[in-house]
Amino acid sequence: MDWTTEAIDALKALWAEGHSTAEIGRRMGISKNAVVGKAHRLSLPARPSPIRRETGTSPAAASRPVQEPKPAVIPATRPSTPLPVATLPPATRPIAPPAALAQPRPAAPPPPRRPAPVPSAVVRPFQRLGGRSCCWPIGEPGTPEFRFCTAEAINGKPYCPEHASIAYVKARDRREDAA
DNA sequence: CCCTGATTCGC
DNA sequence: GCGAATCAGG
Repeated sequence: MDWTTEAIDALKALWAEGHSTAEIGRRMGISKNAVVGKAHRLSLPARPSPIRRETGTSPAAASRPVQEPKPAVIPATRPSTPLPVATLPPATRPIAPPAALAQPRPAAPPPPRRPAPVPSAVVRPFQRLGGRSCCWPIGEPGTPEFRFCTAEAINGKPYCPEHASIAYVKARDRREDAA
């Protein structure tokens, strides 16, 4: 693989859009290993990995015959349904809260309904049909002010047009690889 | 067995 | 630096 700046740019773009490594590989005509390898080298933001491969946990593991045995099971650190990174300021260029944010419907802290002893989570369940609201987080999670954009999401996208425009960085127009 | 992504390690 | 091999989880 010839990692030109173009290629790297494309990789970053696709990565930011939340494609799977295999998909990116397919799209770029390279293997997923190449993709993940390069992404790793570029220190691209890792997306939720299915595995928890800790390396060098135990000091006694100085010698690594093949790979680490299977020590203990650490308490899952990564929520299967990634919460919205509400800290991202839609100011400059929040690369994109991609599919990670798109998937879950992270329960909007309900309006000033009533101070019921509700665990402050999952109050408004899913309301997909007919009103897919924008997933763009507003405010600090955990605060009463936290909510999601109420605009209607683009069909097929988790964000309203406004937020989609800042959520998705237009990938460079790569026509050379147009199959 | 399919998928996923991460790390390792020979090159 | 590269990426196949391998690992590991769903």
